[in-house]
Amino acid sequence: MRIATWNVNSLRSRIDRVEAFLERHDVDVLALQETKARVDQLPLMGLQARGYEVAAAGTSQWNGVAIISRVGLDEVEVGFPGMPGWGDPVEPEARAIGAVCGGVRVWSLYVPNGRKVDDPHYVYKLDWLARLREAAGAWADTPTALVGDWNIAPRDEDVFDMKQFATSTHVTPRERAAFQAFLDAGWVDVVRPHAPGPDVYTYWDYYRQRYERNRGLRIDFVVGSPSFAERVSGAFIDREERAGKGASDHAPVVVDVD
DNA sequence: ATGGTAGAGTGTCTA
Repeated sequence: MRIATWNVNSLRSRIDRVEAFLERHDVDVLALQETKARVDQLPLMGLQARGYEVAAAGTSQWNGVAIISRVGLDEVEVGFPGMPGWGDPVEPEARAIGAVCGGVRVWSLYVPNGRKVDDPHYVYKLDWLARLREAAGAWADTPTALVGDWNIAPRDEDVFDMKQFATSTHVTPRERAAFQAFLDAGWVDVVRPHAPGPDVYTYWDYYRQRYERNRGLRIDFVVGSPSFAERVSGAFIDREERAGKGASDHAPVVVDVD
């Protein structure tokens, strides 16, 4: 079974690329972030014609998550138990969706960006991650993958230039500790062993031709429970998908599970 | 400090 995650930055504007990606890599389950579409706006026809089911949550403009699967889409949950909101009643629904696909529980996650270190959204991000880790304790003994845009670059090697991030979010000790807490609890970054680098970036800002100059970040991850991780036979980052006109600013990450 | 690009949708907001 092949599982992928992709911050697509608008599903409607990139549906042709999504369908081509699914076919090109023979993907069974695709977790999407930043879909920027209400459920009633989803472009479903081409996906359904290819045999996929879709579960989604989100608004027309911000955030939004979805799971596309052709190996079953069961026990769909919008939001995880204890997930904090941000005042807007829609917000909790736009950052996490889970489902059982082919016997594996997949969570498509869009971790809060944090904006600035002195912004309330930064505290919200840390709180959100702490609550996710608490909830993840209940899933750790089953084959589970926490996939998506974590908005954290856990190591210096995941950043094109640490000096440029001296005062930025995504690399602060508290964010990195929040990510490390999952690893300490037995969760596994299942992609890194199969992507030896140095090209491990998954995101390149649209500004300043960052992709063309390969000045990116690694912030998209597949984090597996132990029983998921031991079944992973391969993984790669589809950096070519970031190339050319009409690309998302993130590349898809693909994992094979036996 | 600011700006640069892209996507939502026409006002800016978010990343």
